[in-house]
Amino acid sequence: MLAINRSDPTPLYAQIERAIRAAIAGGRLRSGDRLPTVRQLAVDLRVNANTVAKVYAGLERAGVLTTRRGIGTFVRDIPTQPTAPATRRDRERELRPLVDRLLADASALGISFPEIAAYVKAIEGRHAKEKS
Amino acid sequence: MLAINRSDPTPLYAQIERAIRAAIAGGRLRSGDRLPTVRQLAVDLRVNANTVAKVYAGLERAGVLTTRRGIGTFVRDIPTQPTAPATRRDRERELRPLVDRLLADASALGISFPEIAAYVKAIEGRHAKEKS
Amino acid sequence: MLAINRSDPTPLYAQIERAIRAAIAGGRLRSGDRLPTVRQLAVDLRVNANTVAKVYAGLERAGVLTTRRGIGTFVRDIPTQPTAPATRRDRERELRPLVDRLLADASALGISFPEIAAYVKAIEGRHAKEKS
Amino acid sequence: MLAINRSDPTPLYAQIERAIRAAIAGGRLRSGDRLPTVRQLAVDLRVNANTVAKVYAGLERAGVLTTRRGIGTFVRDIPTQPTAPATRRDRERELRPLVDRLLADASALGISFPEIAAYVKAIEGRHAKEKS
DNA sequence: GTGGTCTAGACCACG
DNA sequence: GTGGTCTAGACCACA
Repeated sequence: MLAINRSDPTPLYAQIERAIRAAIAGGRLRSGDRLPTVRQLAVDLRVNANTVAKVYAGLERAGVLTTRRGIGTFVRDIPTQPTAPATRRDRERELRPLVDRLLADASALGISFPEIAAYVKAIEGRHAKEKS
Repeated sequence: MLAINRSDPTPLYAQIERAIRAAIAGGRLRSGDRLPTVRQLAVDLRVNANTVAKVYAGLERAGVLTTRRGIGTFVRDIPTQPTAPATRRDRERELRPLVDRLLADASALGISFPEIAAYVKAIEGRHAKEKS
Repeated sequence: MLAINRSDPTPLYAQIERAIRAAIAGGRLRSGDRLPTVRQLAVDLRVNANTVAKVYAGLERAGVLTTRRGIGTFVRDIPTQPTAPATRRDRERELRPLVDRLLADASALGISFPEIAAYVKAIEGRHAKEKS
Repeated sequence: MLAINRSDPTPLYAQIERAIRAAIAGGRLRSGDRLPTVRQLAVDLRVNANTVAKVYAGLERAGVLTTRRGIGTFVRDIPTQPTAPATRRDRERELRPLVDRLLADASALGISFPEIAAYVKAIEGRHAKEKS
């Protein structure tokens, strides 16, 4: 389910953390859901257990997960809203590397920018309709 | 012009590389354009010159840039597009997970979709303008 | 085991890279073999560890080596042979200028042909022996 | 005639010097032959004239060339014998990188070691016959 | 203990 | 003044 990419120079622990946050944000993990054990996830991802444990500990400190000893690790009941940066400028600063990654990866696949823009607009259309 | 984010766990060199690739894909850097000198970009980004040099060297090996000794570093004439899927449908199938990842990561940061769409459109404006 | 020559104007990293490629081609390093650690080879060659790391990284990108994080660096299972000319004749045509260059350069250093032949035979002996 | 390779990390001046020495050793340049002017060779090789001048100066200092002002640069009448290192060990140290280069380059072309050894032996055979 | 990243700073090759 | 190489040494991620 969670996927990591060993040829991405981003540290494994950061990839795993980002994947868990994204799964929660995307609704694939919901409040109260139980996460795999540290050892199980380590086996699944072919990663050292210490690495997974570090991620869980970090996310617990951040208030995203909660550990009930002897039972398991769970998504927090009231998943704290991600603290979106206040100013537009700050949000753009966070957003930029994510978009850069999209553009760089798409370009590596030979997909041109206009095609990306068109695709995003198509989604936007759907988005607007759903709201109405 | 290029921007990096020091609180992003992605290595600096990878962020810079990605930013340059994205700038080319997004039309902000075009074939034949000269890049900032190694030392100048290092100053701009408040990064060590070796880090920039590593990025330029890597992008040259990847065929994205070309460096003329004693002169400078330039965007290559034909930014190679190795494995472009043939049909529009195929390309869209490749593109989809990349956009999904962007949306998931942005959402995990608390950034909403309309803001992303707006950002992409801003790039598109620049792209179209510079083409003229 | 590997040797470099500090009075050769060829950059150290290029000499080391060449020596590793030659050791693989000559059968002194075989698929799956572990290379010395970055730091160990650096000590052996009296070279900075960064220089060795640069070589290993370059050879990994070239598909010659593979590194397992936290474990070590290994000769790749299938040393890719990208553009092997099909016929023996064609290969000999490609080989000829390389050998000519060797003979010319050696001669410029005052080293005679029989000595080169003897050296190649010495390698051949090792090659055959290790195959068993 | 002289060829340099811009993707070889060996400095241009060293490549040019080696090429001239090899041409003399191989008999393509003989005692008293006139070399191209600095500017001509610079144009031919698409290299800065300073670089060629540096090479000529170095070879003159080494006693390989001699410059007659206003006339040109010539291969010295009695081309000093290259000072072959005295001991077998030292000669092997000089020889090794040259053979490494052959093995590495041949391997990059997909040519295996036994084929190289066979080719060298074939030359050796011819060599011996000529002597007899 | 393994490889990877980054820095500061020196020196070289080239134009 | 441009990029390239090398060093010394710190700190990080991973097993």
